[in-house]
Order: sequence, then structure tokens, then C-alpha cells
Amino acid sequence: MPYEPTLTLATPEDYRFSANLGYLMRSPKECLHLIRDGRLYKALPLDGTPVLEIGADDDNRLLVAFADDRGVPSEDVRAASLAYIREWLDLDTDLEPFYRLAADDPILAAAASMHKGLRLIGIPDLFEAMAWGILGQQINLAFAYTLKARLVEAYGTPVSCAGDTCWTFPQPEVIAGLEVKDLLPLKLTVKKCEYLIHAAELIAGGALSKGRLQELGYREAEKALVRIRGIGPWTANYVLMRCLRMKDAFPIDDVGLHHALRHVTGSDAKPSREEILRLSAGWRGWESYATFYLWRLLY
DNA sequence: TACCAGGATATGG
DNA sequence: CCATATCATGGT
Repeated sequence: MPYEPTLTLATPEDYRFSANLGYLMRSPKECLHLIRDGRLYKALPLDGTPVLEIGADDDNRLLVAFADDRGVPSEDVRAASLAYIREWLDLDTDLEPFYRLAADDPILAAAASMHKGLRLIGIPDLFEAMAWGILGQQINLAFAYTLKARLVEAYGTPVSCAGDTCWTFPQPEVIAGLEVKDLLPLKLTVKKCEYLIHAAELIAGGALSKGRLQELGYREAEKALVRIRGIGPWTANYVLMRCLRMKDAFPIDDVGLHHALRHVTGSDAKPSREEILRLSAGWRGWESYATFYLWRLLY
């Protein structure tokens, strides 16, 4: 079904829209975007919450339409939407160095080849990234999606989208105003309720911001995050990877990474920290991308 | 049905 | 500093 794209967006030579949709479709419980007939829909967390419909043409360009019935938005909103897409889908990173190192890497070669054209899908909003990390601690991914959907449907904002509902993630100001007892019915642990509310308070109060973390650089930003209650090394690196887009962020404690490494090496035991450091020695500066690609081997 | 899941923290040695 | 218990529901 043809549609009239309002905007077109050039992508890098090695970009493949379908490879990225593959990642975005990994959970049927995802509530922050939806995919229909090869097109991606999302309500952007920007002023006016524009709803985007994103497809691709044969020349590997992204075709962007505004999928709500409010007509074409203002120039400002269009520009902000394009900027959001570039960041979310990571259209401005040159992946050539990553593919070059992956081609000769016994761990990465297969994943890089199989999913070539995939980019690290981001979580531009800091609170969403932290909340998603906290929710996902020590539970399987399917359950994490269930919890996220409950949180979003309780405290987020519904937006009509392609005859369905897209949601925007709850604002930190909203979650900061809650008490543990408000979140318990979602079946989070008491600690996760506390972590979530505390993170929301830090961001809503201005004590923590994406911009400030960005200025710190990887090591210092990691330290700053780990000092926050409920944010350990895994969550800190997850946030730096998905939100701050630090390419050397590396969630080395990630169970999914461990499974992927076992899958590639054929080992039946969880790799030790030393083993992972040895296997990843050649990934310097691309640890986040390496992890993201390895995750794709799991589902 | 058991087992375990994209961990973090508190506690005890 | 390292090992262990605890959280706690739900997916497979």
C-alpha cells in the first residue's frame, strides 16, 4: 500500500532496514513502537508526540511519513523528528571499522556477516533507558517486556497509531511522584520499585542528566551511574550503550552475552570474566556493537 | 515441574 | 575482599 512520505532520509551504504526491523520485532510485547507490513511506527517523545511511519525504498533511503491525522507538522517538529530518527537508529556512525575487525574475529565474524546492516538501536531517553535496565535485572527478557508494558500502560501516554495504540514512556516526573505501593501491583520487586522511583527523582530533579553524563566520558560516567542505588555495573553499561551510545560500553555481566559466547565457542559452561576479556580483547572501542550483534544470535 | 532469567545489595566470613 | 543469601514473578 503506497503512502506519501513527507520526508526522506539517506542512510549509510551498509544500512539494511530489514536487519534493523528484525531487532525491533524481537518481542511481540513491545509497546513503544509497532511494525506492520514492513513499516515501523512510533510515537516520538517530542512536543506534540508526532507519530511516525517509517519505511524504506529500493535505494536504501528511509521514507518518513507522519501517520496521525493532524496533517504535516511544523518545520521545527519535522526537523526534531529527523534528528530523533538519526539518533534512535544510529544513522551517523561509520561501521566500516567494526566490520573490518569483526571479519577477522572468531567470535564476531558469523554474527557480523549474518546481521550485516544492523545498527545499535538506541533508547534516546535517559529515564527510559535506566528504567528498562532496572526492570530487566535478573528476570528473563519476556517477563521484562511484560513488566514494561504494565508500567507504560499504567503511567505512560497512549497515542493513536496505525489503527492501534502506540505509547510514550512515562515521564520521570510522574514516576517520581509515586510510592512503592503504587508500583507493587505491577509485580515488580520492592527494590525495583525503589530503584525506579529514585532514578526518576534524580532525573526529574535535575541531579542527573544525559548531557552531564555525556560530558564525563565512559569511565567517569560509569562510575557516576554505579553510585546510584540500584544501578550496578551491568545496568550502568547497558545505559551507556543504549542511551549515551558510548561504543566502548560493555555489559560484561550480561547473561545474554554469556549465552551468545557459549553458542559461538561451543562451550557448555558460562565463560569466566577473564575468558570474556580475552575473547573481547580485539573489540577495543566497539564492545557495545559487538555485544549488540552477539545478542542477535539468541533470538 | 523445576529451573532460571539482559543483577544488585546486604550480610557474614 | 570474596562468597552466599535474598529478592520474587513468570517464561519455557
